[in-house]
This record gives sequence, structure tokens and C-alpha cells, in this order.
Amino acid sequence: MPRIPNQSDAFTAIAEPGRRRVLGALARDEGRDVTGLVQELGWPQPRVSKSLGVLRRAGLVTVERRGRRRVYRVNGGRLRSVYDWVRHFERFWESQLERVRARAERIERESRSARESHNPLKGEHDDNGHRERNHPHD
Amino acid sequence: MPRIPNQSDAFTAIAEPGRRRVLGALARDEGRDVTGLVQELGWPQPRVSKSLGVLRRAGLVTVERRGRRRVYRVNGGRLRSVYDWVRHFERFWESQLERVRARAERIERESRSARESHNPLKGEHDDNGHRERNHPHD
DNA sequence: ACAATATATCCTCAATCAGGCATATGTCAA
DNA sequence: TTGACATATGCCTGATTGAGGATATATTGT
Repeated sequence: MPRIPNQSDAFTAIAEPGRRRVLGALARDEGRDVTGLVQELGWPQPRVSKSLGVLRRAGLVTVERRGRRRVYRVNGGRLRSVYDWVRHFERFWESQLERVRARAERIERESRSARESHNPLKGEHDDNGHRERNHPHD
Repeated sequence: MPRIPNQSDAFTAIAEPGRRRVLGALARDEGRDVTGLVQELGWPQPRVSKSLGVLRRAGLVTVERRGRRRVYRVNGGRLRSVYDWVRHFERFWESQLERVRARAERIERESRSARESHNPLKGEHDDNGHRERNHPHD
């Protein structure tokens, strides 16, 4: 039985770029209703609601009923658990030396794009396939 | 076309508990080879290698060839991008007031477990389905 | 009670993913 | 070179996922 990463886990919840966008939007204001998010994001309402649902079940946001509206807010507590986890690796970027060494190692790079290539050429030309965004602040 | 969250995205890479374990194991020492991880984690080797592959493509770890061994190390730079993103939400847990308010709102809780219930009872008995670990430091 | 508004949930589909296992590739030692 | 060791990759499968669209549920105003 594969896959346990329940969507109600904070890490899984923020793995999706769209949901990160939602959190970002929520963070800008102090509480926002679904309609507001729909307008800001330009997404169909069901999609927004579903993203909010995942975030809600992950405990990353809270809801307050205001009449027919529902005001969503960022729930810091949960995000903090992610923060704390990442924080454990702080020492790996704190020292400049670390970065230098890491960079030196990156020279003799790792595997190529993984899916493509499969290039049977002798010299295994390492390449990381750097096509991702390095700052997923979506 | 659904699903874009490429595995070579740092957030997606750390979404999987197993991969978080690997990172944790790597963080304990200063460089570790696959065999070492296999022993520490008790996983079949292919699984370890595959986890490392994802982390590698996400730029979260680096490899250094040492003979037939491959020494993996945590790459702080990438983890930092996650750190920075989460950090933007710092104000949501910094103030105790925030937490108090959030807690007050949590009282009138959100949706029930999502999958189950569907209880047509009038009074919507909110429940967050708090069955996840709140500290995924796996 | 009815219509309109606001939001959540259901269903289906295509794509992705993790895990298991077998196997390929690479490297060292004799 | 041969064989053992170390690691990566390919394939298959069951399960999960996100998106889209339709629809259900709730709430307010008249």
C-alpha cells in the first residue's frame, strides 16, 4: 500500500503551488472570504474552495463564518511546524563555507534530467536539469 | 492537464515523509553513503536510492563520488528557499495574540473529516479530524 | 416560502507517484 | 578479466491527486 502522505499533512498541503498561492493571498490581508480569493486568483470558485479545504484539513488555515461568507485566515501554528522542521537544517546554509563546498561538489554534478537523455555516451555528463523555479514563492 | 507539481520542486520533495527521514539522517552526519542510509533506515536499497534521486533532482542534496561509494550531503541552499517561504508567515505565530484569536476561531471549527460523516444533522458539528502528527519530524 | 448569493462537495478523468523487484551500470580487488 | 560490491534505473501496479464541471447545502433578503 503506497502513499500515506495524507493531504491533511502540512507538508503535503504546501507542496502544491496553487495552495501556496492561496496561503500567500491570505497572508496579505487579515482574513479573506472565498469570493475575494476567487477574484484575486482568477480561479473558478470550486477550485479555490477545494484548495482551502485541503489547507483547512491540514490545519494551515482557519475559517470564521460571517453570514453567508466564510472568512479564512492563516493559522500560524501549523506553518510553524514546517518552519521548525526546516530550521533544523539551518546550519547547512548558515556558514558560507558550506555553500562553497556544496558548490564545488555541484560541479561534478548529479544525474541528468532523469526522464530524458538516457544517453549511452560513455562519459556520463552530469546535469541536474535545472528547469525548476528556485524560488517557489507562488 | 492536471498535476504539474514536479518532483524536482523542493516543496514536493519534502512532502514525502520518507524523504524527510532521509534528509534527517543526512543531517545527522556530515556526508553519508547509500549503504549507510540503507542500514540506518532499514529500507531496501532501491528505495533509498530513489528517494535520494528525488532529493537530488530537487537540489536538496549533493553527491560526491568516492570510489564505488556515493556520499550524499544536505544542500542548505535549497532548503533555505523553503525556509524563506515559510518565514514570510512568521508574523502569524510570532504574536501570542494571533494564536489566541486563531484558537478562538478554531472553536467554531471548520468542516468535519471531509471524507466521512456527511451527517445531515442540522447543527454542523465541526471537527478537524485531528489525526495527523503535528510534528512531522520524521 | 422563494430567489439569489456564497461556498462546499460529488463525480470523472488523466496524470503522477511510491514501492517492490529485477536488472543495468560502474568500480574496486585479486 | 572475473567476480563481488555499490548504486542507479526500468518496469509494473495500486493508490492518490488536481482540475473541471455540475450540483448540493446554507444563508440572507423580500
